[in-house]
Amino acid sequence: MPAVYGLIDGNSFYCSAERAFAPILRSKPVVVLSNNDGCAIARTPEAKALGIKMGDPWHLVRGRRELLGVEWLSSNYALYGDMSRRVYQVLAERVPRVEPYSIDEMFLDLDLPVELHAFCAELRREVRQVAKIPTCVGWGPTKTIAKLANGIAKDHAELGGLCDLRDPAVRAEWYARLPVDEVWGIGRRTTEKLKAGGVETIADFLALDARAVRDRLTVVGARVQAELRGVSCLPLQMLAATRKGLACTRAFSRPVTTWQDMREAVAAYAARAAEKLRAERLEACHLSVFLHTNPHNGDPWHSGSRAARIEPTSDTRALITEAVRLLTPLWRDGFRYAKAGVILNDLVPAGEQARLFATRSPQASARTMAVMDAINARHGRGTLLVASTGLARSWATKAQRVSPRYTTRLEEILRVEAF
DNA sequence: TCTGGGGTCCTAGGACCC
DNA sequence: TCTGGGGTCCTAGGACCC
Repeated sequence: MPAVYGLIDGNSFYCSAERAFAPILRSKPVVVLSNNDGCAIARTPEAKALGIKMGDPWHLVRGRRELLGVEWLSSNYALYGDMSRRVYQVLAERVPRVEPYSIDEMFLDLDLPVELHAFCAELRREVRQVAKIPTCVGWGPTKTIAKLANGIAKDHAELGGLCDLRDPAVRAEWYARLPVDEVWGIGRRTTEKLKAGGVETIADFLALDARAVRDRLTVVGARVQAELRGVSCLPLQMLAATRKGLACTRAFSRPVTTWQDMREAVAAYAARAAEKLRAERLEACHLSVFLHTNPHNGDPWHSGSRAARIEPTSDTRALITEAVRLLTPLWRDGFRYAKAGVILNDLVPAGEQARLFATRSPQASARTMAVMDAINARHGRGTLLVASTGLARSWATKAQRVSPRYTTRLEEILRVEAF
């Protein structure tokens, strides 16, 4: 276990990634919207200052007069993924152990024989210069403390983007000031429980008896408390764990009211999920589907889900067949469906499962899928489709303002600037 | 018109087994 | 006397995260 954990994260990451390629955005408030251009999921400080909250439904707030000058963009995950890898590369060259935690956050082993304040300041400069992403860095004896320190650095501009919480006395001061819900792992529900017990600050939470915390908040709460005390419970995980499941779920751009549209949508989600599966050389042994109407607008509510164990596969046709089979009994005429999805679980490495009773030839399937993936990789996703996914796609999600595909040129651009 | 998508971990309870 | 006990697998649901 490292004696010092660091957490570096990109400020307003999606917005910063957009700004890296569109200098005109640098002087304006910017928001990036979720799929379907639904709600705000990233905001620059200027946009936050105008009162735009995380998760604000954009169609409800965009009309406000003070927001007319706000630039909004549909999300472009391919771009953000590339920017994230670039940040990782910069860090990995300077820090021996880096754990990517999310698209915009990486844990660092900062157990290094250097003066950490100067070292982290230099890390920020280099990430900013090479990857064009502004960041903050926090560090301390555990991951939970590093995460807290990072949040403090973000909220207190006077700290210059850096916060060191190694010193217990310094920690104690912040603990007494900060509400308990600032802690990583303490969410809305737990905060409610704690408040009911008179706990307001992190210091209050730390003062609780460890056994009582374990009883009321399970091992999860107990671990958070130990971490805040400086007892490390969460190791640095350099190797990305093999994923447990994978999903493709979407809200429709308009209500789906016909079985044909629903079947095509779910077939398309199954096809997308199959692509993800093959890209990671995995097969799924369990598939579930769900659908539901809109919970927000007063439409009559109906929801359903169904799951089944399947023969391990990543074949688009097999997964579509199974998804549609499970979907069929869930469908009810007369409802306005808002969302559906396909979820794959029990993922195993491709080809490793014994197929004593296999009903189709894995080799033939793999060949067909490889051809399909190669054509789609070369000519763009969706060039070659399975017919049941529908060609009209009237239910497809909305993304009105996606930034251009900078990423195909990204490596060149960055290489030039790195020199 | 219009309110995201994709993950992880933990716990409880039922079925089944010896 | 004692009206089991413990293991595994599965599923659903809760809570949290970005």
